Amino acid sequence: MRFMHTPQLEKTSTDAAPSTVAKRARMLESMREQVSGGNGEHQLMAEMKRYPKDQLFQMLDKAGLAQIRIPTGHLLGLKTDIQVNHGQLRKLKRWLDQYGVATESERRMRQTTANLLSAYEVTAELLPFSVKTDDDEVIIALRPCAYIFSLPSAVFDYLERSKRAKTLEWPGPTMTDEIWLKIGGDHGGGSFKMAYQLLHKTHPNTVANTTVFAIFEAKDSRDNLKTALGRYRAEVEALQKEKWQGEGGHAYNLRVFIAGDYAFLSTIYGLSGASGSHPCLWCQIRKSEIDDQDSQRLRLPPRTLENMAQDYWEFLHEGRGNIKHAQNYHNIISPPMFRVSIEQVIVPGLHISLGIFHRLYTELEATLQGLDRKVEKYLHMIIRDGETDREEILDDPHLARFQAYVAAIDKAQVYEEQAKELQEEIEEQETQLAWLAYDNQGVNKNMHEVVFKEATSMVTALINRRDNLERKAGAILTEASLKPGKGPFCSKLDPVLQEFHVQRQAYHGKSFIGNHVDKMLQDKPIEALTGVVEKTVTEILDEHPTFPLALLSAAMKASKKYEKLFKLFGSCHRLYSTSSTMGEKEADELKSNITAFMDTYREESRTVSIKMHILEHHVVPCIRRWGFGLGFLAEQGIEKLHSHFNSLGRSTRSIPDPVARLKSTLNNHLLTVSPDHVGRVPKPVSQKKEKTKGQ
DNA sequence: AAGTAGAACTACGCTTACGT
DNA sequence: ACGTAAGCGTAGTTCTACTT
Repeated sequence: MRFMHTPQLEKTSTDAAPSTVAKRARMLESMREQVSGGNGEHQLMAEMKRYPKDQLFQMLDKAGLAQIRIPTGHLLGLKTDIQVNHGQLRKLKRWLDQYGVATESERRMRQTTANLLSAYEVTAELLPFSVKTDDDEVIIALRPCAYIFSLPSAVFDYLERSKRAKTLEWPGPTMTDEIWLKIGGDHGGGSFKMAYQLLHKTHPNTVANTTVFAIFEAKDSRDNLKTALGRYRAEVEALQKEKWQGEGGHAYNLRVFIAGDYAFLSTIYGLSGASGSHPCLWCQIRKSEIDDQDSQRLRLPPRTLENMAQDYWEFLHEGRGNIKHAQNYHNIISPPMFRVSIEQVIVPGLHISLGIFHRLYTELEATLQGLDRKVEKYLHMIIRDGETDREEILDDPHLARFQAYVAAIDKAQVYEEQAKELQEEIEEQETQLAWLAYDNQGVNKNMHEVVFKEATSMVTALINRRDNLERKAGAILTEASLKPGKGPFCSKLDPVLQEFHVQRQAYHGKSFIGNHVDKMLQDKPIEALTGVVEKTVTEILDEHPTFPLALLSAAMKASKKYEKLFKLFGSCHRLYSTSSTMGEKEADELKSNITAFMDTYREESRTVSIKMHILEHHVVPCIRRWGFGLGFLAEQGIEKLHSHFNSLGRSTRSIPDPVARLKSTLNNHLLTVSPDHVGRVPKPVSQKKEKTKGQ
């Protein structure tokens, strides 16, 4: 039992001076210490719990004790992930403040930013780039370029931070003693971006693991790349000689890979382009050898940095640097921008898939267009000859597309009739002319010549008129004839694409994007795409049994052929696009799949594109050499950057100075990809699509 | 067509608030 | 009274929407 002193109160705590209230608090504190037996904190918690929750929160609020504290650095994570700028964040902070959510200050956020980006030294300036004006003129203009000053220090910082964050991995047996770094570039969304990816990650190709180290707002032409990337030549060379101290002091060598689309790779290595006489970056094959399989040499000499340097030297000294002579020097017209061995240049698997799929698809389209034309010709014939009822044709859902054309046949027929009549007259006149020439042999020679000339010019005039009429008829028919892709066969393709949510791009020759090619190369979409041809042709033939059967067989043949080609290519695509390791067994399987596809493709003896050559000769060796699928090594990760930068650009849109704007955009990007990036916004939980089974 | 108000941006300095 | 952190204001600039 103890006695305690309790003062006689004169003022309540509400009215008393703060110092008095503080004194009373100290008194209670010491008492609590005693009562709790030395564990005041625990005791206070119990006391607080006696209050109703609402009241307790109200009290804490009044006391200025925030209920929620966002850990330092995490608001920055939010800022970079949802892409807002400091101004917008001020508003958010003020708003959060109302609800007692305490966050780090703007100042501290800026400090953290500076700390996270300390190794990068981001510079931005105007550089002279060649750009195209609206009138397609090439001019030199100053455009913003933002870049990291030192690539090696950025890479090593990334490695160190990853090591600390314990996110480094060694996914394959071929990379045990080395650090693999992929460097790639791509143009898109109005700017060219150059980025590196550390391959020792669970998902090396994600945007979060892709660090852009140079970005400029111009096309990726040879001179532009030289302007912007010239500074990295020595740095990439230095990088390959460096060693990095990993966990436990183990020293790793750095191996650099180069990735990008084929145009980029050609430019980087000084190749004159994909349409040159020696278009391949990995070997010295001639274009004629690609087209004509039989003339191909048994062993294609591979390109090396050495023979490319030799080619370039000869191009300069013997060829006098004249691009017209490039073909004599294996099309090497410029020194490589990075001294990275050719075998470390990764075959652009994504673009090969895009290119070959696009080619197969447009070929299918062209075949169907041919069928459409045949149907049109056939309709023309039977209508003109009155063999069929117009209404019957226009009632058919497939043939109704020819409505305008059928109408035009009538109009054209008027002119055709007139031309026919003229034709008869012409024939008559010509006979008379012959008689004239024969008959008047004895008469006055001059007189005869005048008459003959007159008759001749009359016939010529008639012929002209007839030709005019025929031309008019032809023009009317051509005008009304179906536009490419609108015929009964061709028009069926787009709905199939839509069914699988695949869209073709409005520009770039209506090409496809990677995900969509992936989707379309599955068995089901392929069958849907080619099956639609058979369906259409049988439906037409059911309604109109008089249609020539040749149409049926041609359509069926095309359908079967493309189903086979698509499926064969799909099996190749799926194999080489994998992002996991690939052993000899998988490589062998891929090899035989590619051979099967190419053999089938060659059956029709069409020209073989450079992309097909690369597929045939360089995909498998590249996979064997490094032990991974192209999904791991190749360029798809770089492609994803553009949309990321688009959304990043939104928050810096209103920075007036384009240079400062680009710099800020790059900084924001570097923040999002920093291995120390905390407080991320979680990925949305993907909604499982409700399966309608059992209904 | 020209002019104008207002909003937006970053980076940095200045004022205020708070704790000791 | 002092030091530090937080948060606000502003320079200098451009863009947009609206008015004259």
